[in-house]
Amino acid sequence: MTDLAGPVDEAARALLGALVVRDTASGRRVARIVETEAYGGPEDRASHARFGRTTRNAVMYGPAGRAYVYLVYGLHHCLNVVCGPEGEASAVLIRAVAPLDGVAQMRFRRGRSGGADWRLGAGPARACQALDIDRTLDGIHLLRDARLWLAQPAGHAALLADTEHVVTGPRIGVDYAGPDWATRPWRFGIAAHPSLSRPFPADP
DNA sequence: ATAGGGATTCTC
DNA sequence: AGAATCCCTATT
Repeated sequence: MTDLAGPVDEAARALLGALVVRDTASGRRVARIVETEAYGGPEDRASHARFGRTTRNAVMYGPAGRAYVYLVYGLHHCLNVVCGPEGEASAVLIRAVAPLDGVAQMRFRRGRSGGADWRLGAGPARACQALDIDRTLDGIHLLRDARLWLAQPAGHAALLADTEHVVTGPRIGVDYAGPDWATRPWRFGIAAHPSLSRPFPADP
C-alpha cells in the first residue's frame, strides 16, 4: 500500500487510484479513490485538529492507516485515512470514489432522484453512503479490518493509468480557516474524472 | 435558495 | 448552562 506515514499532502496524492473495499452481510462493494483532501495538525486552521486533541479527533493522532469517520452537519458521514507519524495529527479526507463493484447495493441506498452510477460516490458523504460507512468504523485498521480496507488494483504497479494525471486546488468548504489555509492547494483529484465531487479550478 | 439534522466545541 | 458551528446533500 501507499506510504501514509510521510507528509499528509503527499499521502493525499498517493491515495488517488487506490481501492476501498467494503464487506457487509449483503456482499462486497469496491470503489476507487478519485479525489482527496489533506488535513494537518493544530497549525492547519481547517483541520479538526485545530483545537488540539479532543475525544472526536483522537484517532487522527494515532498511527497511519486507521479510519477516522465523523458525522458532519448532523446527517452525513465522512471517511478519512489517518496519516503521518503516531503522535502527530493528520488525515486524508476521501472526497470522491468511483464505484467499481457492488453498484446495485449502492443504488439501493440512494435517494429517489437516481442518477448515473459515476455519481454514486461523488462527494465525501456520498462516498460513505455508497459504501455504507458510519461511525461504527471509526478507528479501525484500514489495512487489516475485515469490514473495510484499502487495496491496490490487481495487476497494476501504478495506481493511475498512463492517461490519467493529477489536478490540485483549494480545499472545499474551509473558508473559515483564513486565507493562508483556505487557499492552500491540498485538494487532489484525477483530472476530468466523471466521479469528481465538483470541478477543479484548473480542470473546467 | 434552503431545509434537514445532531454532535462537538466555544463562550459565558 | 446555552449558543454557535460544522470538511454536505437533496430538493425547491
